[in-house]
Amino acid sequence: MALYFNYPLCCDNALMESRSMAVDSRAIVYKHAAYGPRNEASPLTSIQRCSLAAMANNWLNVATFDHIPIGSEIEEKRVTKEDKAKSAKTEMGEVKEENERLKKMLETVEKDYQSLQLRFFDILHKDDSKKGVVDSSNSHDHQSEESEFVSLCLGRSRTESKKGARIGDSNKAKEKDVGPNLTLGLDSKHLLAMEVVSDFSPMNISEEPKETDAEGTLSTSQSAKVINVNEDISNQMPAKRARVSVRARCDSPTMNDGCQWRKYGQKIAKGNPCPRAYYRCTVAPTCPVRKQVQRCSEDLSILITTYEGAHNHPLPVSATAMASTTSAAASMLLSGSSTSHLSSHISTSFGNAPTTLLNGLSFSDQFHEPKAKQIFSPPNHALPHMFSTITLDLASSAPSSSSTQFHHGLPSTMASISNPRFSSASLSFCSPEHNFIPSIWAKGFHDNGTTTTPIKVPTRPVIQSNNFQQPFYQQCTTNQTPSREALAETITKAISTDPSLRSAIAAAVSSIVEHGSNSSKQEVSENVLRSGLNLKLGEHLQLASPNPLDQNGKGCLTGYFKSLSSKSSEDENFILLQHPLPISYSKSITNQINHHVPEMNTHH
DNA sequence: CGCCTTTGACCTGCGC
DNA sequence: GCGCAGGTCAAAGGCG
Repeated sequence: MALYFNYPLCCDNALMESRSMAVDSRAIVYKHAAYGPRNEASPLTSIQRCSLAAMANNWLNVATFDHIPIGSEIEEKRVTKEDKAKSAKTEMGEVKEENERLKKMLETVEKDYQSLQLRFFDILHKDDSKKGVVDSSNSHDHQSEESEFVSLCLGRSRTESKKGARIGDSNKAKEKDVGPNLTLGLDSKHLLAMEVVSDFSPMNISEEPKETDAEGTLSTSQSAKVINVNEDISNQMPAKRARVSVRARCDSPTMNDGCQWRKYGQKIAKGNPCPRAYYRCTVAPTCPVRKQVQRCSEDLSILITTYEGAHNHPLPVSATAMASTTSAAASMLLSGSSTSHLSSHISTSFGNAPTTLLNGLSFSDQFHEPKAKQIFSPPNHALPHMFSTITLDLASSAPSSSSTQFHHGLPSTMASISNPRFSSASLSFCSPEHNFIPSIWAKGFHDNGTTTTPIKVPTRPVIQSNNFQQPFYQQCTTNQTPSREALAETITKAISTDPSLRSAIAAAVSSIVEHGSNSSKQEVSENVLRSGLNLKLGEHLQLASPNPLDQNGKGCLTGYFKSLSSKSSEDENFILLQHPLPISYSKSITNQINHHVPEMNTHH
């Protein structure tokens, strides 16, 4: 979308600036060259000499008049110098023309930028008005449901919106959100790709050469340029970082997440008698990942682990589950946060279906839902930094009002996202089992000695992400029943354009497929294909292979997403995503999915 | 001996 | 400016 519209401008500004600087510096070089011994094989290119012509011309003239003609040889030299001066003047004219072209181009880009900005605000205003209509209508039509299911407002807390952060409310808000740097929160998305999702972010960042053609024109690679500039800006901007807090039952001091940690501190935090321990990842000496571990004061059997940062090293296999899951969760958090500016309410996405995604992670806005109490407050309420915290609640067995209905009365575990400054949402591992614990974390988790019961895969293959939230929202708001094809098309489009969504889906699919390999491939195949993911993806799958699981037990789905990922950009986060939390499944998923998919088409 | 944990001191940001 | 709270540092000690 037009969210990056500022970057071409920035890019061109930078380009112009660098050009002028280059001219200055080269002029100095040329100046010295004019006084020094003339080197016919000048390392400067013709264009460079052309750029220097204007300034060098004076120097040449001075040199010319200072010369005292002695003999024909000197006269000859003088003639050649005059010729060179003429050619330099000619080149100077060319440079002027080029400058004029660049100026015009800059003006064009500025105009485009302004028009896009206007369109952007128009869209925002429209969304706001639509949101109001839908909210009011929903409040009448689905009052009971509304009390239980609230709109998605990823990344935007009520407090934040209360503070008048609504874009368009005032020019000040505009400036804040889409000011000169035009962050729009989108940089956080890319930041996420570098910080949270990418395990090799340091190697990826700014490694790619910036694409600028020699003429300085906006080439067809503009988009790539935009992304690169975006990365640069992201690097310069204060980082809005994601924290993923995992809440799970665990008797051991820390959760065995596969990584090596070194404890570097311990504190008694206010409001919790249990000390909070600070750990640093020691797999790599430069790894920035840290985690905080603290027991829940209300239930000492619950361990709250908060992860922060992204590993900059390959992870042990045993650590990939947690890493990828937290990455995906953080990805959703930040991407949702970033786009919440655009679509602050996606309450009716997929009709009445809950907004469930990624292994059944279900988002809801705790602040918009009175009944959805925040069952866990992440350790840091007064974070001095720009953190958004998403909490994956793997321990709570309290049936959330927001999830019971959608999960057919099955108890669910809840999670919440909390940061008074930035984001607020809830995340639910919808599990029919109490105390849903990923099997890979079983060590140190289950103290009851019982074997891990098969955990059913989350019920809803509903996928929500930035790009198609709005289309769905719009469809819903216009009271049009989106056809299956429309849904599929929208999803496919979103998947192909949104890396974070791909990551999320890929993580979910990987999880399903990976565990499916342990059981009947046929069964997994059915489950996957019957899930909502095969709306359009199934076509691709069938093209690639009749069986999505014919590749080492791992389906083409992941391959599909990988191909998607590699198609769009090289630095997408998907490739680096490891398999997420392994979640075993049972046949019930098929029924649940089948139960759900029609809902998607019939509701609204 | 090296790695890790412990723990008090220190730093920083925020609210009053 | 001051106090508070969160987060980090680093010396000291424990453990294999």
